[in-house]
Amino acid sequence: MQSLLELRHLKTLQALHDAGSLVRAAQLLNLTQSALSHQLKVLEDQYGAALFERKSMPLRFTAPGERLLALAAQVLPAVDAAERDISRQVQGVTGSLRIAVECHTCFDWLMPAMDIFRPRWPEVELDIVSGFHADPVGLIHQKRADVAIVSEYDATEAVDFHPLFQYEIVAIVANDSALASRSFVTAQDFAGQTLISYPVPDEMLDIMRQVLTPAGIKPARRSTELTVAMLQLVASGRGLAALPLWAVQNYLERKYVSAVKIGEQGLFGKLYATCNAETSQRPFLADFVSMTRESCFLTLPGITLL
Amino acid sequence: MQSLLELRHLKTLQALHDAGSLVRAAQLLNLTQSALSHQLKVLEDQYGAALFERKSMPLRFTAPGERLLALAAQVLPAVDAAERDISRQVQGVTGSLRIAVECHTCFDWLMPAMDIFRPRWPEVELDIVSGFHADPVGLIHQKRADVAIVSEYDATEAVDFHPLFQYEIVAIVANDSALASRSFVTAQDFAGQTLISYPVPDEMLDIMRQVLTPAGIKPARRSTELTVAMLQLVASGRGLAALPLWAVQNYLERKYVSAVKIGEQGLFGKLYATCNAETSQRPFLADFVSMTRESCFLTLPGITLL
DNA sequence: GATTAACATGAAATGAATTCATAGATCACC
DNA sequence: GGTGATCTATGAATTCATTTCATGTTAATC
Repeated sequence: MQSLLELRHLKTLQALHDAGSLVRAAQLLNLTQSALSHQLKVLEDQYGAALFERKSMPLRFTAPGERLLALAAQVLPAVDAAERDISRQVQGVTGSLRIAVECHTCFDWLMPAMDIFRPRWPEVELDIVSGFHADPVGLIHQKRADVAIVSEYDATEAVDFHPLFQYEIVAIVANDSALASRSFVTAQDFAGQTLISYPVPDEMLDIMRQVLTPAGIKPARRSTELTVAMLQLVASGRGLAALPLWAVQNYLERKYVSAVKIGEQGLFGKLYATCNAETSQRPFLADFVSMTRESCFLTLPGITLL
Repeated sequence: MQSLLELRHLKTLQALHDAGSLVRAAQLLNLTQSALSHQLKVLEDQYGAALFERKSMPLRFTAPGERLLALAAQVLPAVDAAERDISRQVQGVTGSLRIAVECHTCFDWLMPAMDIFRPRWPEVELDIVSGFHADPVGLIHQKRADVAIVSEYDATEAVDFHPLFQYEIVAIVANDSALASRSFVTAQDFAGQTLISYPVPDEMLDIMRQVLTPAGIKPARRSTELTVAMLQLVASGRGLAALPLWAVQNYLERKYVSAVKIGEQGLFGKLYATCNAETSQRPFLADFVSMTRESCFLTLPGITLL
């Protein structure tokens, strides 16, 4: 009759709370839904009570569930903090995390992630390498950045890749556009149109790299730095855009513009954090990566962890 | 590279700290010394640092070891408290714990144990059933007590037995006695002597029940309630006593009296907590038993958990 | 009523923790 | 300087628990 509660269970409970469903919690924890279901069953047997209501959306916890959740909220950060302290004691953490970014929308999730990171590793100098660089990996080699957020996995590069997440890129069209009612658009649909985009080179846009350039289509480009401005242009019929679904979800719900899948399978953008081998070793790098994945998964709608 | 630290590890570390050695910690946790050794090795590999110094008496922890210990001290009581709260939420804990005792020395460890218990289960009425009763189990059946501390396991009784611990009972003799230098004494050595004991019936004294009565020896008895008084009588040559080793350790170290093993194998007293099936179910009963075992193991020198 | 999404469940497989058996190390005591 | 006692480490075997896989069930949606 002794307690078989482990930190694992508390992590599961907290993930369930944060993620809102077993399926999503399982993704967060890199486990299967089945594993979590079994885990919770064991706990519920142990305490002789249900921990949460299965069929309620949003998820609701019972009193014992809430109590364990409170325990998790108290214990897990303490465990985290202790492990960071030990990293410091053992390795003496010093260093910097200068992040190079190649995509504009990245800022939307990078800022919150950095805000979480800062208090966790106060001794690490945290920075964004400003400006948009055609070759962020080059910045790492030049020691001008410690990490780069990139959208292509390239095994030939002499750097480590840490997968972050994947998101769908959708075509944004005016509500009254002929394309708005299509189930998906193809490269041909972009021919003769104006592509509204961020002011970056072709090869840094997934829509160009993955779809239009391979099809030999080179639409006119019009660019702006602000996502809202792009949507405004689309809404007023000046062209069409291709943006991460998570970045425009709000506007879609308000029916400001319409989104259409790109290609029959959809178009997906992937993000990786790259750094050199030395940086990979540092405990704060692993923490940065896992923390970013987690915070993105919880805040960006519709993304999938890689 | 994700954390594999579990509550189990924290419990081990804390037990190691409390018990002072792997061997003793293992007894506390109902595991083998080997299990703990493996556990700690895994942790040390994970953090890349030793957690404690192996060959130091008293045990010394390294900085990372201390940090984990601090974490354990923060986390484990919180987990405990949460699980008690859940017991309350699920079962609605009410009840009483009236403890019947048949041995005098029991008070020495029962009081501290009760002091630990009280704040953990404030809603449980805690009491000692006063007076010494020839048949403590009878008190349970009469519902005048909830638990009895007894020294014999009797499978024929319709009650549950929860093993507590075992201790050696030694013969206490005057320093200048002829017996003082013997490696052990036998029943014959008691013949013609005065046995100094607590004022209880023969069958409640282990020395009578297990050694003298079977050998047909019935020495003169002289009794007192106080252990010190017994020792004073022995020291002044009025007879000899048989007492738990842990109860007289202090006096032996000061060479006030001498102790001799009883029989070639030594004489051992065992203690059990008995209660009826209903009481066994209550969460606070299990807690009382495990907490008592732990506190006794840590404070009484030379005892073994059953 | 078909389809999708979420959770449950039993059996198989995987993986990890524990024990067993034993060796090395240290300490105390003749 | 053995000799025994006590403690810890370690590799292999075992046992045990967790996870996955495959599938079933249910509820919600169009």
